[in-house]
Amino acid sequence: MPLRILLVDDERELAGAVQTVLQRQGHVVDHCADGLAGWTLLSGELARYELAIVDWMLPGLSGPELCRRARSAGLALPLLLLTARAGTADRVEGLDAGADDYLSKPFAMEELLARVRALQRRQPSYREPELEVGPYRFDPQSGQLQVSTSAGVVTIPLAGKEQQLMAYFLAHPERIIPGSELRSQLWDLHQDPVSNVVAAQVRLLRRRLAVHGLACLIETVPSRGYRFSSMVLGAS
Amino acid sequence: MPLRILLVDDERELAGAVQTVLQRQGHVVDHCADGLAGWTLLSGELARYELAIVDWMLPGLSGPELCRRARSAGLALPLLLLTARAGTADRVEGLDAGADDYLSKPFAMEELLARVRALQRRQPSYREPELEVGPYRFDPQSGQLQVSTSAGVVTIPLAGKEQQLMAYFLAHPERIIPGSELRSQLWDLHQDPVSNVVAAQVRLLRRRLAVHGLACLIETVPSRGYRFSSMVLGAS
DNA sequence: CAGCCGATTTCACCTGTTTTTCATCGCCCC
DNA sequence: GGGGCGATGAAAAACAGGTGAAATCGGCTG
Repeated sequence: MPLRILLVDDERELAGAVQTVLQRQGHVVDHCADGLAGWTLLSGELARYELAIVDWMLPGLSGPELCRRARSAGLALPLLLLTARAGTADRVEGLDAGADDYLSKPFAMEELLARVRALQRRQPSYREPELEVGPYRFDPQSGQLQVSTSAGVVTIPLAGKEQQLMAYFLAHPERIIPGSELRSQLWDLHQDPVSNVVAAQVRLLRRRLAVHGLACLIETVPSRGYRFSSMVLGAS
Repeated sequence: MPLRILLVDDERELAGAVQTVLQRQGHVVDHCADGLAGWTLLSGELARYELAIVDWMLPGLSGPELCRRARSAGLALPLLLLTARAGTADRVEGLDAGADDYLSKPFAMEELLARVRALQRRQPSYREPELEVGPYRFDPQSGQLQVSTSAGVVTIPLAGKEQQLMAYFLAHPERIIPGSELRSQLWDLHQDPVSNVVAAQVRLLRRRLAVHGLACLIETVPSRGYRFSSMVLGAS
């Protein structure tokens, strides 16, 4: 449900507002003001973006040009163009460049959100993720984790970041996930590089589960990362 | 995977942060604050740098000037310019001087890392190294060494420096590698010249392999260096 | 608008691991 | 036997990651 979004727009104020609104929806948003920088981020392996919102007019590399590059590089993510122009010709040019949708400024934030939702649903790659592993089932809708134990089903409500973290673990069961990957997928880039948010959040999630009588689903593999294993099932 | 990097920047604080972050990624980083000193290091044979990160404004020799010199000296390594300026004209000047990429301050550390990775991949000389020699296969991704023995495949997780060392040996099998070469490629210059880090680390690597039942892959050729030979295969 | 509350991040401290240093040892050669 | 090298084990230093408490943030309520 939450998306990893790249926002490329050089209008400070608007960009800030958009970023805030999207973050409030639970998305993780990186922002940059320059077309070339945007291209680097989009094509780099730093984060796998699931949506890009790109202004038409940009320093470095124009919006449509950025879309074209993305498409010719084989990136399949949804692209949403923002623009001050309203003409049909522009719209056509934008869509030709590979954009999936087109929003003319000024726009209501609600409309942006609606289009983001629409794009998310429309994408062929889109699938409501099946977040069910062994006895664990996470419903992103309600943000609740359900676990079947011998004593019945336990339902645990999770906080925002806990949800994202849990979802990520459930999407990659049994895999050793480096902390750096969690950080790049679940937190935005303007992070103090020496902070231990990831460790802290993992601890909170562990504690949350522990409080409800579940032990140690998430193990630490020293200097390698974390692993979510559905095998280990402790019940109180 | 790990790079030998030269960082030329006179802003103490920023440079320190950048160096730390890069080192944490496993790179070997030398830092100097002066353009001329940077040029000496880059053109000298003390170390073969695989990437240089250069500030625009420097005492001694400006960033673009340093790039120009490097290019006209035939150095092919990727050059990344850092600058406080954001204008397109500057960008053009930087790229004209021979830089491969351009990052305006302030930047997120993660973005720097992304660009470093991008440059690393983009270089024509870049090849995902095939670290497989005889029965030994090292995967830099997971940092694990896999060895096929008569008793099956043994998987050995290696610590940071052990990985770098192993990778170096696997990249130069059968060759006699002088200790001094290992030191200059795998350790930065601010080393106590009378330390025996190399010998110590070689010993740790040997021991790690021994613990897992493998004997003496790395032989010492007295007063010449070390040789990794895939021939010798001991199994417990 | 103040104060509260839960969520999140930061901080200082702690722990176990990795890396470096140090002192010493053994080997080969003269 | 002594000098040059590299090996060795122990100890020290540096480091990554875990932890609880405290600070911060943002929304919500009275």
